[in-house]
Amino acid sequence: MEKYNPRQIESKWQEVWNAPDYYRTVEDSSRKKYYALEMFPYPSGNLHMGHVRNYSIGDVVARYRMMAGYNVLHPMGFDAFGMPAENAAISHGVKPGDWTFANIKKMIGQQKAMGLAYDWEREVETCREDYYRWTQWLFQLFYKRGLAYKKEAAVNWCDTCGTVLANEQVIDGKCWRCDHEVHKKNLAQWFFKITDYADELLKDLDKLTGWPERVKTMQENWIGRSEGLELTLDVPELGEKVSVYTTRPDTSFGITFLALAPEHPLVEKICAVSPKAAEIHKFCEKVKQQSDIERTSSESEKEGIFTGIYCVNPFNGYRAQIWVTNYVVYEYGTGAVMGVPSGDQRDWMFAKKYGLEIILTLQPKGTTLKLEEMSAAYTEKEGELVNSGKFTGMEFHAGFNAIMDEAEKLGFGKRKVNYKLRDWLISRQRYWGAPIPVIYCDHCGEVLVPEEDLPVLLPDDVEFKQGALSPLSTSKKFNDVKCPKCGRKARRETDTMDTFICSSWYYLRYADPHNDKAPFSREKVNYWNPVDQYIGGIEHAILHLLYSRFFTKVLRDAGLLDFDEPFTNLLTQGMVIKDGAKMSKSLGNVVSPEEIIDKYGADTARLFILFAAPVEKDLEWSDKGVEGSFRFLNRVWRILGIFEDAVKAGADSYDPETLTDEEKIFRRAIHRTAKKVTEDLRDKFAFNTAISALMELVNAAHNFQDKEINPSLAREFASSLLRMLAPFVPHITAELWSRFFEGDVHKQSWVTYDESAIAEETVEIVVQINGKVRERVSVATNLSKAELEKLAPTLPRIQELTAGKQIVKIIAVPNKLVNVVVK
RNA sequence: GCGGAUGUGGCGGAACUGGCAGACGCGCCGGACUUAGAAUCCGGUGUCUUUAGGCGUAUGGGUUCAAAUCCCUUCAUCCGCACCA
Repeated sequence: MEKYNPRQIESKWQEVWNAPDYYRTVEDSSRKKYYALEMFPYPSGNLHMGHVRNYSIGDVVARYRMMAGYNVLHPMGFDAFGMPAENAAISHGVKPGDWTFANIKKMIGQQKAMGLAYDWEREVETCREDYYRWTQWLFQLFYKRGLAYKKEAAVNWCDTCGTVLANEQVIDGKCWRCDHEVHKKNLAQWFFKITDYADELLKDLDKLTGWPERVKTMQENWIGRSEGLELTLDVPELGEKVSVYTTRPDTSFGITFLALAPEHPLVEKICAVSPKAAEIHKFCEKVKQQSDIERTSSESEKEGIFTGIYCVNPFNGYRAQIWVTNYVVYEYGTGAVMGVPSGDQRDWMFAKKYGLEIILTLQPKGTTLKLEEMSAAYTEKEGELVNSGKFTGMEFHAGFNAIMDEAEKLGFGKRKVNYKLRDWLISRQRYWGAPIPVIYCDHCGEVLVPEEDLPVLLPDDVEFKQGALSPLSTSKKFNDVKCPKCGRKARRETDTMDTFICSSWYYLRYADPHNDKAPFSREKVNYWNPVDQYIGGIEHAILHLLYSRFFTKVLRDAGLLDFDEPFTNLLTQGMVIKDGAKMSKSLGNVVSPEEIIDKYGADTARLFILFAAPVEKDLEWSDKGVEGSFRFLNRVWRILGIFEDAVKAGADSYDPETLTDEEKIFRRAIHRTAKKVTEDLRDKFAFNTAISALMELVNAAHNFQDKEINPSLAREFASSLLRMLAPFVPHITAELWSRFFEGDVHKQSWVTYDESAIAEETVEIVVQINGKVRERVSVATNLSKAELEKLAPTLPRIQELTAGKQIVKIIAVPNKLVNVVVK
């Protein structure tokens, strides 16, 4: 056989797979479906190693399931709206659409060069009219369900770029493009009411048994549910009330001050009457000017200013000083916090710094805490209450509840659940996104664009200027609009939607990608979805994965689909690193997939990336390792070349009893490998060990390179090996299969194995003395415990070593070992 | 600071439910083929003393006939959260 020539055979087979119906997927209720999905990429124009890893994993999963008899949906598409296209427009004058479609074309070429088994007829591109029409339709669905609303909010603003930034584009408080600090600016913005689903999003994490614990913990922390008490205090001098939220109602009798965020409305009311108004304003301005990181870092020094005004603790009448501080977050709770220095470390430090009173309310049972001896707050949630009126002496839990009961009974408090999760800000002052389908009319107010007028198309008479706010506002065509209700002149919303909305439902569209009556049909989406196996990077642990869960629940409530969670199983793959660091242009450690595929072929690239590390761990790139994988494929090619005549002469079924002893051992290896590879693929995503098992099998075959081999055994070997390798290295296996067998390896059924072919008649047992291996014996498989115990002391070597010693006991584990314990 | 994960040869990594540590690959060493090299093939490769054994899974301890695996201590690295009241 000629030399292994990946370039030639890969392009040959890619052409075969490119036929429109080759990977076409059709609903079939008689078969079990399997939906394998990799997170679709942003079309940057270039595949990187992270993509290669992601798609290689997904392709193995999909191809394995196809061979195992499932009706597999394995689609690909592009998350095609977003800033880079607009930047290209600003700096090079190219139209964002032209830039994007050119990139998509290039990336599809690269994906096809990897030999991935996608049903390309289902491809979606979120920037196309037939897709974003439904993104807009879904926005309106949310709106009609009261889940989309507009309000003024403080958003991230970058002065240098003169534009709003998404949260995800603020990295460590700085703009991702120009590296300048971001600050807050108030603007009227659209939000999705994800907080309505906070509780279900949290609770249903329990249903996600196929998700990594890590991701679930991150979502749990992000949602940040807490239970506590909202307490209202009087501010007699102003005739006002102020509410605080606490998770430690048991410490309520220890309030000695009240801390306000500078943004809190009460600050202005105080300034209206306070002689210290100027000073307070100055302090507030100073704090507001600080960046988010400065303000929210727990390391920052706690500062505050006393307003001169007091509020009253309703439990005990204590007159607590009202302070404006830099450490209270306005957006969380009520933006005001009760200061209990004895029970909270921040309050303790604040009180110490400004000489505020400290009242002890809780101490460990049986001890008496003395304030003058304490160097920190007592924050444990156990002990007994002190200085707490009629609650004094109660144990923590009892006091905790009794105090909340009392507050509710007397009407100055209420039990409350709080979340850290905020509503999702979806407006973007950008061009390259789905326009928000809303019209503003002076008479009718906010009006939805009628459904029959969707999509609201992106106009092309737009000016792209750096720093210009909402490019859509520069389009004449776009803004010339009449109110759909009253017909009077109106104006359009000029913001577009966050691209995370587009990606929150694409996995549903794949089920029914060409539907022009609805985003998808209920039948199709209920057949294919939820996704059985979702694969992507950990960086989406919260954003995309949380948003998609939210979308699924809303669409379920709207009757569009019948399941609760979008992704049954989630695999978060590790990064591809080189020289211990993430590949990046600035570090100069980027390995280009194109070069690797060019030099060794896609099969080698896929094999290496799957073999070098377990899927969920980071993978250190190694050029030498790639060569090793290439070498292995050459070995496969060569050994099958040696067996060629035998394989062709062999029969598909034969009597294994006719084999020589050596051949029987080899046959056992084939079946053992089939079992191992099947388990690794089906249950564990342990591709690295599956591949190593296949390497062992090929090594075992080398025993026969210079001798005769039973042709039928050679045939069994070739058939099993090629089918097992097919999901990993699709081209070389397709080629070799076509030379030796009928049909297409990728349409064959997965290998089966014969447990009886794996079973051995004898097994080697380790004999230990006091836990140290001293002898090995070959015994009949499944020899009983009792027999083994009897056998061990009779072995000459054991007798020799135990001579003169007393055997205390013997422990036997069938098929494993015997341990003789002596004194 | 809080929470989580990880720690095994020169390197990437194996090891089911506690039962032979180091599979497989890389690298390295030796051999075959060759005028020579490349490629390929064969063998070796934790470590220390060499009949045989001692020591070894970050550290120190514990449980057990038996520990990489279970429990506790310390250390290191990585990740997430980070004034959330």
